[in-house]
Amino acid sequence: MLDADYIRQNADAVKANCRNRGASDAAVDSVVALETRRKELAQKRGETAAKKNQISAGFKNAKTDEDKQALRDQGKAIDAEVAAIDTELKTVEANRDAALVLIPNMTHPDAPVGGETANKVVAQFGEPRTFDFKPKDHVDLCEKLDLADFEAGTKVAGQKFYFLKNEAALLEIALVQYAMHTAVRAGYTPVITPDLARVEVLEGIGFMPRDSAETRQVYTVADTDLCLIATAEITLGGMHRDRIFDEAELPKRYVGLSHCFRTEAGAAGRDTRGLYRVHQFTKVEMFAFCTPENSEAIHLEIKALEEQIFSGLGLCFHVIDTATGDLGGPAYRKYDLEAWMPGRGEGGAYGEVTSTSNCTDFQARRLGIRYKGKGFKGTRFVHTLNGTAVACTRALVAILENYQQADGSVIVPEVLRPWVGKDVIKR
RNA sequence: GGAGAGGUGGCAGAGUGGUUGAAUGCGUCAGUCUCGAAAACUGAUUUACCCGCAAGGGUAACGAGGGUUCGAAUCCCUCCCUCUCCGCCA
Repeated sequence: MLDADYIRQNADAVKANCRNRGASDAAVDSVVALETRRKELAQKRGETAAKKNQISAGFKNAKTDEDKQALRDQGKAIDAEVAAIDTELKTVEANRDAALVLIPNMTHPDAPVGGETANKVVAQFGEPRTFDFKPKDHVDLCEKLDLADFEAGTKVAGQKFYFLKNEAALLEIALVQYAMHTAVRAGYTPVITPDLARVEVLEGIGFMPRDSAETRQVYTVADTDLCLIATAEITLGGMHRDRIFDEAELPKRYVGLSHCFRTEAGAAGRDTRGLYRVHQFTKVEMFAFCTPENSEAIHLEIKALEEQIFSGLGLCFHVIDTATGDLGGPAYRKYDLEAWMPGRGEGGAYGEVTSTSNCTDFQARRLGIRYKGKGFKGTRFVHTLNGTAVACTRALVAILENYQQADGSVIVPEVLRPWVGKDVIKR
């Protein structure tokens, strides 16, 4: 979330930003009003408590029972005042916070303004492969090569679940190994995170697990305050909740492996076939905590690593500088890698395979992640960044469709062969 | 899951109703000394919020939330977590 006092002082800029992002700016006025009121109440609360403390201190010098009783009465009288202030303060703070979470992060001045159509291609790697035969889509390939069982997935867990089989199962493990090792070589600390997290952690990262069941993007676990995570960004960011770093410890870079679970509410009918949009997948995620001065450089570093990983897989992809309307709440700037998928749409299309966001202090504020440094008093919020190293199912779609051969076989990308144990998948 | 113990500042560890936001030790930082370092000595060293340009002042926080009291780290209740032993398991 943004700082309430920042919103109070920059209401017009915040509203303009909301509009650019296609979000309602209605919450801005509420925050301004509630934050103003909160400050008044906080002041009154302090003054009243100080009076009360004076009365209590008087007990040391009170000699007679009458003196003591008088102090007792005065103290009791003030209690009512304090209670009234506290009640209103609680309500005001709760309402302010409820409004606050509706306001998205501010936006990098260079991010293209507009909706999805304003997304800007900023780099192209490789060229879409041309085929001298009609390429199959990955669902066909999976079926012919016995690489996935969607029916069994449906039988066991429902629609949009799947079993990976044979080389596809090995390919997933290979992708995890390859992505993990690449990030580790770049100085990222490898971790395996929980696949569940508390509601507060989800909210700190910017998810809304308390939304209605119809719009909620995450699965909640009945009778607990836990959710299945939609990305390791949640657990990696939550890992240092309420922590105060020393500036010298930063940046902290992690690469985490987890399963990801998404309800895909509202996505019914889109990409229903195959592995492209599923309820569960395995993902290797990069995450960094750093000082504000460093976040732009680390954002580019993560983007470069993603480019390295997908270039290494021999895939054709381009890089998108995501437009304001498509950023989501927490991102200040976001780059997506979209890989060429020959079986997508009519005659192939680019499909998102990774995404990296600079969330500035938007997540850190809610999660209480700060740092101390020599150049300033007190603490500052860190900046957090995240980026996909590899999302296995999407990568699998791109690999299968791009590496297919006229005879129906699929060549294994060279970097993955050590873990798959063969060069070609054929039956 | 059962039984017991416990949760205090960066760490260790006092404190069981009234200048205790918190002794003491360690650590860290600055200074003195030194050619330099070590040692020693001196000082500083939680966070959030409110008022203030600042200096400064005020309020809150001793796992979390509630209660008792004029006053709670200290008493009562609920919850959470950690440790030890037992059970169970991968």
